[in-house]
Amino acid sequence: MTTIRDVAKHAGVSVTAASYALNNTGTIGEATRKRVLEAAEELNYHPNAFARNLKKRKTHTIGVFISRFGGSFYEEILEGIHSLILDTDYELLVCPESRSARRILLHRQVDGAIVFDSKISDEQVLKLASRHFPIVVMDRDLQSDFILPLLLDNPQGVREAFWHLHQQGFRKLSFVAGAMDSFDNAERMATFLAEAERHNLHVPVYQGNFTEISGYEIARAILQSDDLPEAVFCANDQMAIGFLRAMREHGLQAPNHIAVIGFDDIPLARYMQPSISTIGTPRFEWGTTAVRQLIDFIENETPFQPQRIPTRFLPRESSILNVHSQTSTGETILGPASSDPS
Amino acid sequence: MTTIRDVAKHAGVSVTAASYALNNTGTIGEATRKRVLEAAEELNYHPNAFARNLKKRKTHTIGVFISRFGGSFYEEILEGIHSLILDTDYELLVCPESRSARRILLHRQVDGAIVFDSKISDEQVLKLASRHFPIVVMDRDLQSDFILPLLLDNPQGVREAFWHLHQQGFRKLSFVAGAMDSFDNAERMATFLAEAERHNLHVPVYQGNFTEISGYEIARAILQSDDLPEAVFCANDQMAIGFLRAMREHGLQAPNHIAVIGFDDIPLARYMQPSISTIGTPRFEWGTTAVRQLIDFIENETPFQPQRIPTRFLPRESSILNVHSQTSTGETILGPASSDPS
DNA sequence: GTAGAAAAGTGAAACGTTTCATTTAACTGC
DNA sequence: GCAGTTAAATGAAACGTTTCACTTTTCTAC
Repeated sequence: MTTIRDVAKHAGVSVTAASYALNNTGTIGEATRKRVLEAAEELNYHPNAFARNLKKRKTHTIGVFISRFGGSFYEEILEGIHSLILDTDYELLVCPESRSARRILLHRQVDGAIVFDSKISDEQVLKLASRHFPIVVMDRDLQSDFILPLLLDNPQGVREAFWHLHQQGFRKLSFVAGAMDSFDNAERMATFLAEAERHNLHVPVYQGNFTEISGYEIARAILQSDDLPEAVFCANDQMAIGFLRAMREHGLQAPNHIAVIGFDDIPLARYMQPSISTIGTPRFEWGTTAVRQLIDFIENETPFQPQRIPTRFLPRESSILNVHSQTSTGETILGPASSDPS
Repeated sequence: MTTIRDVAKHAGVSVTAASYALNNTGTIGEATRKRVLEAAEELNYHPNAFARNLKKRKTHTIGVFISRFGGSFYEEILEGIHSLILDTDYELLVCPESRSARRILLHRQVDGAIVFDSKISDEQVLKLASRHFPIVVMDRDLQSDFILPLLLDNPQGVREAFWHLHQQGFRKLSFVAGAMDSFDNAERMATFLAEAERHNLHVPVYQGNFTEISGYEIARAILQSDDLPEAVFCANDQMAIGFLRAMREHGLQAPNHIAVIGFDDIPLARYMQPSISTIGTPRFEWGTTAVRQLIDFIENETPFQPQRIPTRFLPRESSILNVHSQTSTGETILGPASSDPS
């Protein structure tokens, strides 16, 4: 590995001069600057990032911490994050759950973090965040000047969905819940149950974990009984897909036998047969917003602006009665889009 | 930030002793070791990764370089990579295309790399690879002791698909190509055209770029003419989806009007209506294989074992004539699975 | 020509570790 | 109680940068 020392020697100049020339800092003559750059080129020199970061105490890197790559969910968020990063001179580092996540976070190998991994504890995040290490959290609500919670507006979408069901006359409702430690699941469930409560409806809750298979198994259990719900709300699309699969295997169809609604609007949702009613989230923009605010904070100490990411109910075939001739991607709007019609 | 110096002082011991204690190296008494660890705990000490890496010249990190997150394609590969990394004490760093990719690669911020990003040039890879920096490439074929090409066995799947079409009597075929700089596209196209050649068929090629929209637009162009092909082979699923969308808009159906085959078996393919015939690849295992060999090389200098990742044709509704009553996920096998029946 | 200011260039310290070469302390067996 | 060994602990150098404080050179205006 060739070092800056080699470059300096080759250009017949001091190490300092070489450093200034390479970084365009300090004060250096045009002639020598050229000479140094040529030497660097010739020797195929690339600065050692560790030495540099060690000295500068800045990495110019944003770290994104997610739990896993699968599930079609993070994909668009990551794309949004990536697209905005491309416009900056920051680097991006994505780290799935593991020892490494902890390490990288703790070691401050990044200048700021975006956290979307429930395996990282609240205490961890709170302890880490500081003026010099701002953190955006997308899956929890924490109070701190150095932490920006960017959360989905779950209540909005859930209320629209509830209203959609209620307006069509569905009264026997069930809720299929996702992972218990999930903020989003909690909020979706709380909202749905609260709405039901307001209409004096009792809603049984089935505990799943956001996976397709958990939705499938819950459905199997439910379908055993002869007292079927009229509609189920699943806390995410994966479970809705599993639920529908079980229904199909039992010879039942949505929405005729049971109406089904999911959450997230993953790509599959609109292509399934029947297409799945769900709640859409602007994930791409979610990602860009996170990066924008984070970099703004790092560069200019612009205070964080907490905001909710809007959600929107998308009625599709799986929950619309007597409308079987739609296109599979149709977005027919039945009710008003406002949140709380009562 | 608390440094090892603070820890040493707090434990009343030399810096060296602290380092030995923390790393479980050197020779250190059990009592002092305990004392140091307690001090570290108490001061909430975390070693500075840059200083450490600078000294050790090892990062214990594997870098994965992909072009982007979207497209459902990398997802499973990344999951495979991640799952295996979890079993090791290596860290994982995923880097989408950008300046950063180049930088991180050049700066050797990782101990080994997995490259799946055509924006990184062959020369770059060749120049970088060395005994101390092995590289797995998944999207090109390069010869070097320090480079492991792990490529799809495109010919296998394409031949099966061609045979499937031919056996059903399709003779007017078209090929929708992906990005020109793609190894996989080149190989898929070459194989398909060679097979056609052997049967004295001329196959028009339409140049796309792997995106859904390019498939859509090519289809629109083709559908203008009144001389439609009987079947089209798209170099990936995204383009097949676009192609089918255009067909639907023209009131045409696959396979009745035009049979359509894709490549990759992305999750959507089986759920589309009609389900899309495609060529499946074990992406998860592809990822694990890459990591396994890479770490094996790094740790034990185990020579790379080049191998082809098998592919398999999956006949579905979009290319099977007169079989309309299948389940949308059915995997009916029509022909023998062997590659070259002639 | 010269004083003073500006520009160009340099030496050395510092960043926080690890590790080599040494020293010091603690055991052995006799 | 001592020579010889082994175990425990240490000081200092090194990793490759950046940057502060300083020196040397070049320019400017009179």
